[in-house]
Amino acid sequence: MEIYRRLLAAFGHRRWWPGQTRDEVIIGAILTQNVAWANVETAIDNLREHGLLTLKAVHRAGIPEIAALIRPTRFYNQKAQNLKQFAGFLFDTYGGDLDVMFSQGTDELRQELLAVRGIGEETVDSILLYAGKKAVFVIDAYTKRIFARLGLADEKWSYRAYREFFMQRLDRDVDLYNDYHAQIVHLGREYCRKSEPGCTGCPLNDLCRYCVSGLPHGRL
DNA sequence: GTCCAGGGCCTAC
DNA sequence: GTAGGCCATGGA
Repeated sequence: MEIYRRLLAAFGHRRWWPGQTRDEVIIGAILTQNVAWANVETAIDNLREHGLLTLKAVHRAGIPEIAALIRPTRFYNQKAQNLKQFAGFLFDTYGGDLDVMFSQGTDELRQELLAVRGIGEETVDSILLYAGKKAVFVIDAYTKRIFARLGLADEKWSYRAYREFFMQRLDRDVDLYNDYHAQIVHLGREYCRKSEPGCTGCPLNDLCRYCVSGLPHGRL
């Protein structure tokens, strides 16, 4: 919590997810896999302009049409298929009704969604937390990198190990999980990139191995 | 030109 | 269970 408090004090509430509707959150969660968010925004704008920013519209549209609009997000052919896979699951299983889907038990729903092609651990947790308001902690590349550099975890840990690390130490609070992950992503983008970390001004600088140990921007 | 960004799937060992 | 290849854009 000390870490979270520092991030909150430095950055303020992040007000995530960047998206208005649950459909948009889910679509964004799939599109953002291994790509810069700026590219996702372009794709989201394209989908909106063509009336395809709802799961219903995605369900009706063809893969080539979707793929053409989401090209900036890399892997666009796979992602177009994945979007349709999710929409197909939603309509086949829950009649296209997210309220019904999210009324299922969190653990069961998580397993169901993981079985959908293209929905992995981070994506399912993002959907559950940010679209479904379920208390699950989202782990991403920034989370692993930052907490490894802080010396509190190891980048080799599995997704599940990281998830348990956080969930065993934090209250089961949806709002906390929501903003903590958002803070981590912001910190990662601004100060903790894979190479050339912008340590100057990082609110965790004095706690971070990467910053204090001389690798490579240490202050000795 | 090089590096990298809010993964996931499949296959091989 | 895990390491490695694949997918394949755009900005710094």
